[in-house]
Order: sequence, then C-alpha cells, then structure tokens
Amino acid sequence: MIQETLPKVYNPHEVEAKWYKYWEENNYFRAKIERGKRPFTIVIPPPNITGSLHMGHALNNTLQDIVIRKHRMQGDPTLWLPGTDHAGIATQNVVERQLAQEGLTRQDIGRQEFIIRTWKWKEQYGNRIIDQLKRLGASCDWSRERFTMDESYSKAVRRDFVQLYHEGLIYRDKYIVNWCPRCFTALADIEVEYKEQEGNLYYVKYMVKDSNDYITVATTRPETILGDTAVAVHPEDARYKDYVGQTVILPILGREIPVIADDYVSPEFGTGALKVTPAHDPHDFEIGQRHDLERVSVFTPEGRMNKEAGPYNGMDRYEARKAIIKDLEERGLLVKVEPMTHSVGHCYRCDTTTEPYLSTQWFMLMQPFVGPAIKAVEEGLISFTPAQWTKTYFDWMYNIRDWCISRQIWWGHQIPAWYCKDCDEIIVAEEVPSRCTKCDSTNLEQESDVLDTWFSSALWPFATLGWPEETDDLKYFYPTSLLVTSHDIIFFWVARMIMMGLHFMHDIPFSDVYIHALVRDEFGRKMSKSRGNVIDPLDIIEEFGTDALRFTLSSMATPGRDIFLSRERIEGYRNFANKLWNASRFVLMNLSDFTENLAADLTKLEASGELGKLGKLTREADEFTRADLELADRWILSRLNRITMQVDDAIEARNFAEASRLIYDFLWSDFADWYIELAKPRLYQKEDLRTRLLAQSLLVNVLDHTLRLLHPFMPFITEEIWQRITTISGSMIRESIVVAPWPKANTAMIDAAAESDMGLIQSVTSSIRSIKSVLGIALTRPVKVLLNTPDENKRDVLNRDSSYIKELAWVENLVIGANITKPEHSAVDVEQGIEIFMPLEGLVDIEEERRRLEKELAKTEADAEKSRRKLANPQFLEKAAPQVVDKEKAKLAEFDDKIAKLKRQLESL
RNA sequence: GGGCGCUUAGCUCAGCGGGAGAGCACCUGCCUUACAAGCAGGGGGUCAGUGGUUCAAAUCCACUAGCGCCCA
Repeated sequence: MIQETLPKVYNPHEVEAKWYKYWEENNYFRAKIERGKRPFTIVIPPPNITGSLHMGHALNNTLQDIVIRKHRMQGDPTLWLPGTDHAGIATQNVVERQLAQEGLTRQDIGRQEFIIRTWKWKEQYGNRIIDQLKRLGASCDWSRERFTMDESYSKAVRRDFVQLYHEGLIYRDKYIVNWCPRCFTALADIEVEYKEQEGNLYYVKYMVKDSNDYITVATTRPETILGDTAVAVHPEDARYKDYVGQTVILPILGREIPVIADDYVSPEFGTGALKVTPAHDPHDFEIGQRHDLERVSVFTPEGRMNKEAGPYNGMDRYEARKAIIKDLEERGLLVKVEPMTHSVGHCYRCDTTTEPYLSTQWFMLMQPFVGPAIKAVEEGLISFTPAQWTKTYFDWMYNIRDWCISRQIWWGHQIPAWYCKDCDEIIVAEEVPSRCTKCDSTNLEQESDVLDTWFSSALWPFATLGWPEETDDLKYFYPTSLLVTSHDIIFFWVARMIMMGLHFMHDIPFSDVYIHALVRDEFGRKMSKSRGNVIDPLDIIEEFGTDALRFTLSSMATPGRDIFLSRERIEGYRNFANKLWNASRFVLMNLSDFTENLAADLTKLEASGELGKLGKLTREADEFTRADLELADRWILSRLNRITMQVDDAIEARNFAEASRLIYDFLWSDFADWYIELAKPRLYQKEDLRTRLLAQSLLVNVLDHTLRLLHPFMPFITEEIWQRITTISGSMIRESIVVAPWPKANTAMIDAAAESDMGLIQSVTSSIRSIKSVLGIALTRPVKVLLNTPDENKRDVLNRDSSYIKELAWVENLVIGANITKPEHSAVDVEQGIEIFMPLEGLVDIEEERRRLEKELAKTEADAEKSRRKLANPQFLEKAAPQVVDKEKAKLAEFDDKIAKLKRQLESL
C-alpha cells in the first residue's frame, strides 16, 4: 500500500529546485536532429550579461517556454537556443563604475587591461541571468548556449563585416551622429530617446552687414550660434526675400555668414528665419550639404566648448549657454525669450542629453536590404502576431536611413580594419594583416572603434547555429520557427535579423514573429528603478513560486495590450496552484486505498469477467466502455476534450491568456467544484467496487490529461503531481511529464447531450442552494424539494441523476413529477422550465420569501420585455437568421412561463 | 506634426455583430473528513461621449474627449 501524505499547502521551493535539476540531468532539453522530422526552433532574445531578470524577461521567456514545451511534448525535434549578449555600452559602463570605485578610469589602465577586466567581470557576474532563467523554468538547450563574443561568434561577425565591406555595403564618412558625451561614443538614431523638456526659445538679432537692419532668428540652443555658418529662410517667404544673398554678422564672434533660401525652413516657426549650424544639427547638416556650407564644430567630445568657441573655450555646454545669453543681452541682441517645451535626445543607456556631433564613422547602407526584407513580409514568408505590427515594420523600412555601426568604446567586436600609416590605405580583412596590401608597409594600426552591439545580434539566428561553418545544426534548424520579443526592439533587432538572414543565408531567419506586451506596474507606468515601482520576478518566485508567476504572465498576455502587473493578481494564481495541489491531493488520497483494493480484487473481477470491460487503471479514458460511464463522467470527459481542443488552438494562435483561462476554469469550476464533488459518493461507498474503480480511474485520467495540458504553463507543480500519480497508477510510460505526450482532443468524447443534461442538473442544484442561502437556511440542512415539469425528457434526466442534486444541494427528499402542486409555505423558483418547490414548514419569514420572489419576478419581466420588443419588430423577423428568431421565441416563452409561475406563487403567499 | 493603441463592475482585465463576464475587493452564511490560499450564496455596470451603418452595436464606421506608446 502506498501512503500518500501530501502537505495541505503546496510548497514550491523544494519542488522547483528538485525538478529542474532532474530535467537537466536527463537532458530533456537537449535538441536532437531527427532526419525526416520537421524541427521546431526558437532562438532566445539574448539578455545582456549585465542584466538581471526583470518582468519583461520573465514574460518573454515564459511565453517561449510554453510554446517550446508544447512542441517538445508533441514529439517535434525541439530546440530552444539560449545565450547572452555582450551589450557593449551597458557592460562597459558597469566595469567603468567598478573602476571608478578604485579611483581609476579605463584610460588609466589601458585598452588591453580594460578588456581583461571586462572578461573577468563577465565570468563572475555574466551568468546571473542564466541562473535566473533556470529558476523561471526555461527549458533551453544549455549545451548550445552562445555568447556574442565567443570565439566562433566573433569569427561570424568578422566574416559578416568583411563581406559587406567588400560588397561595397559598408562605408566610412564624416557625418553628424548622435553623440553621448558621457559614454563618449556615437549612438544610432534609435538608441536616442526623445523626451519633452521645458526650455526656452531665444530670439536673437543677426545684424545685416554694413547696415542697421537685422534679422531675428529663434533658437532653443543659443550656444550653437558659435557654429552657425548661415541663416536660412523659406524661398517664398516675402518677409525675407530681399535678404537672401546678403551677409549677416554672427553675434559675439562677428563672423560674416550668408543668408540663404531653403525649403526646409518652416515660415511659421519662430520668426521664419533659421540659424544654420551644420556641425551640430542633423537638419542643418543637410542644409549645409545642399548649400555647401562650412561645418564649424564648437564642442569637444566631452560636451565642452572648444577653441572655435572663442571666449567660451573650455566651458561646459550649459555654462556656455548661460554666458552667451548674458552677453547677447548686454549687447542688446537678445530680443525676447519665450518658454517652450521641446523634445531633447537622451542616451538610452545612461540618460545623458545627447549631442548631434560631427565625426568620422562607419556606416552600413540600408537601402539594398530594404527590398528583400519588405518582400519577405509582404509575401507572408514572415508574419507578425499581432498583425498590426506589420505596419510598424513597413513604416520603418520605408523611412530607413543608413546605419551608423561604429562605436567609440572598447568592449565589443573591434572593427577588422587596419590603416596603413605610410600610405593611408584601409585594409579590411578577417585575419590580422601583416603588410599593407598597397605599399607593403608593416606600419599598420587597427581601427580602434568597435561595432554596434546590434550589428552582432543581427546575426543571432544563424551565427548561434555555427555560421559561417556549414554545421549540421545550421542546416537542420535554420530557418527558425518563431521569434518572441517585445515591440520596442522591432527596429533594433527584428528588422535587422531579417535583413542579415536574407543576405547571408538567402533565407528568412524565422517565419513567425510574436510581439508581446510590455510589463508595467499596476498603474500602467513603466517599471523603473528610479520610480521604485519595480516588481522583481525573483521576489515573486520566492513569495509565490515560479508557476504562479508564469501563469499570471501568460494569463495576462492578451495580444496587443500592455500588462499592468499587481501582486494581488499573482496571489490569485498562487491560489490556483494550491487548488490544483489540493484537488490532486484528494485524488491521490483516494487512489492509495484504491490500488490496494484493485490488487485484492483483481482475481474476483477477472473471474466475473468485468475486468475486461472496465480495463485496467488505464491512462486513456476512452478505453472505458461508454455504457459504464454515468452522466458526470460523460460530462467531464466532454468538457475535457473540448477544452483540450480549444487550448491547443489558443496556443497556436498565440493567445496565451485564452489558453490559461480555459485551463483555469476547467480545473477549478468543472473538475474541482463539480466533478470531484460528484465522485465523492462513489468513492466513499464500499458496496460497489466496480463503480468506485470507475470513478477513481476517471479522476486519475482526467487529472493526468489536465496536468499535461497545463505543464507548459506550470511546469514544476505539474511534474511534482504527475510523478506521484504515475507512480501510483503503475502505468508510467515516460519518466517525466516534460517528455510525456501532449494531450490530443478525442472529439468522439465531446458530448453535447451530456453537457446540456449536466447543465440542467447544475441549474437546479444552484437554484436550491440559492433559495437556502437567501432565506438563511444552512446549506447543510437537509430539506425536501419537489421538482415539477411537464417535459418528460427533463424528468428522465432529473430522475436518473437525482442523487447529484441531493448530494450537492443537501436535499433529503427529492420528488420529481409532472403534476405536482405547490405545497403550503414553499419557496419557489423556476429554472429551465422546471418548477422548484421547497416546503419551508414555517421556518422562514414569509416576507423574506416575498421579497426574493418579487425581485426575481422583476428581473424576469425586464428580460421578457426586451425579448418581446425584439419579436414585435417585423424587420427582425424578416431579416435575422431563422435560428436567431427561434431562439428568441423560445427565450420569451420561457420567460413568460416563469413569470406566470412566480406570480402564482406570490399570490398564494 | 504623423502613426498606433486603450477607455467594460471599486481595482486588474476578458469578450469584439444576436441573452453584459472573470479574478481580486465588498456583503451574508459555512472550520460540509482535498483545499479558510477554501466552500455556498449575494450586491454592484445608460460597456468614455456623440453621430452613423444594421432587423440588431460593448462589438463595425466616423468624429470628440481623456490616457498611453512609437516616429519626426
């Protein structure tokens, strides 16, 4: 005999560590190449090595794991390839902060030493997020883990760069880039976050040369006046027509600059005259290109003024602004100052205000990649879910600009380009060149810039599989099946992977892109450390368990809507885990006794010939003979198979919230609240062993099936319970639920009649409970109930399973008939055409009952009125679908019937 | 300025053409031998507003308001 003594409350902590270890040890997550079978592959969006698991990761990886675990259970060769990203700027910042604590800068220790330090940091802390993913239950193939700076990955990056360069797709140019004066590097356009800020619009006089006349220009950045090389007006602006071609005097510095005409200028903004600073504003840069203007840079890379700034040389950019305003005022050149809000760029890594800055950078042409990348989506080779993101993708593609891929930092893939110091030749090669290819000089120096981190992550789907080598993995698993990510990196990452995949692999990197929501706090604010509203997933795991967290996230993963997470919600799903635990506990308690009996009675059953009919304690419920099943059994099997189908569909449609809800409702409402309750009498009675066996079999089978359905969502608790039930049933066919078969819906078990009959029983049961509750009669108090209906079928249903009603509504004496008249002093209800009488024997206040009936009557009359109005409309009768009209008629008839009965009862009170 | 999304019970959210739903919170009664992290019952909503399409609108369309996000 097996004793199962489970604790009353599920304790996730012991369970989670135990099973994750077991899964890893048994290599369940390791993908195997199985020729002839189509693989299912996901590459993880690699988290930064500096990262620690936040809710975004938790959501992202939970959803991937759900899909992965389902496919694995379905028997597909399943690969979830994990890894981390070296995160250039972020990691460099972290190590620099560490150095700062020792009073050092990276320049103090030099590039080589700095890189060694950073690798050390990576070895020490870079795995934290991996361990956290394991705590989340992520079933990644850790044997294939990759890092974007692995030797083989670096090789892929070099191959990529060199090839693109030789194809003429990478070039070097002086350009205006977004510069972070703190990180000391260029940023790509999309790495700049624009924020609305309070500022001022300064109106400044520019005197016309040799005249007392002047042009007033408006600017939010007076310190850039020092770099102005023109004043521009709109060509059709009558106010300034005469000024075009004249020369004005730059305030303070006194430099002479031309007045030019350009379409870019908006006559409505400010005064309609624009100061042009080609070295410090992207639009001005373009104007400068059109008019061949000089570019005067007045800032240093640190964001201070340089010697071009004359008297302001050495000042910080904001000090310089103040000083210039003061000077302008003193000279009478400041006309007025208006407050205005404008958007200001900030570094996405360190939040410092960025500076448009002129420098030499490496760029990648984007235009040649756009066509194929758009086509792949247009032709449906790649599809976005939710589909609305397709538009975002196209918009970006159509408006794309060349990509600045160089960064002036040390941590990253150093650009494989060498400058010959003797002849200025640029040599781009995968391996370190020893001599200049042009002049044979050995005096070579490597480009000090590194590549943008996204340059290497763009190769992720194929570089992780071994590219540029033609590995078995690459041949088998590429293209991958699905990418799961959030919308904030569609441009940074998704689009670029598509471009690079098409270019280097001549094939899409993935066929489906699922875009999930962002996780916000319960008030809809972004979670951020400075706001202090971060909910740390690891705290949640500690407090509620991993499964509760995962189920919460998947429950809230409705397509196209951000998730506002609250602890209350998580607590609710912790309770769900506990509900499952206790339902299972109930089943197990009753199974342990069962197993013993089964053994003892096997011979007897065999002798009687009943065993063959019943089957053993079998895993597949449909092996039972249908005649053996009673209503509740047919009903639960119908419901189970129905939701199995729906859950499968919902996961395939990536509607994780729907899938979660289906399982939740089935397990809690159908299985626990009704089925278990109905199974109890059969379990507790000792006379009919066969009946008990059947109930036990059904319980364990339905539970097993449900656990497997739930496993992708709640991997730990389902494994813990599943291990126990398979041990007891002795029918273990797999050693872990991880590799147990994904439940398939048996549509033959879907039984509409059973569902509607059961619905009738449930309605009557609820009605009796409600009468008791409202009238203050304890539920457990036995009562007499009479059910009256002329409908013979309904009487049959009620008669056959009257025990259900008696059991669940605590009815001692149940009378069912076609001509029952209401006994004196009875409570009354009408459900589905059945009159329900409960004699109260003077126990209950008549007034209470009258109020209850009046309320019920009012409600029904309102329903009937609505229905009647609808049916009185000839248009409705004519145009609505016939079944809709019939349904409406039936509804009205039922309402009217109920009203008549309730009225009669009221009169007789 | 351009684009996208959201507005449903006190809170968090489903539903997205034919009888307004769930969880939490609230109220009432229950320690009924799986579970008080529970059971049974109950109250609570002109589905943001206006107009349109339709026999029928929370659901489709337009506009308005508020909130949020993205891009310039």
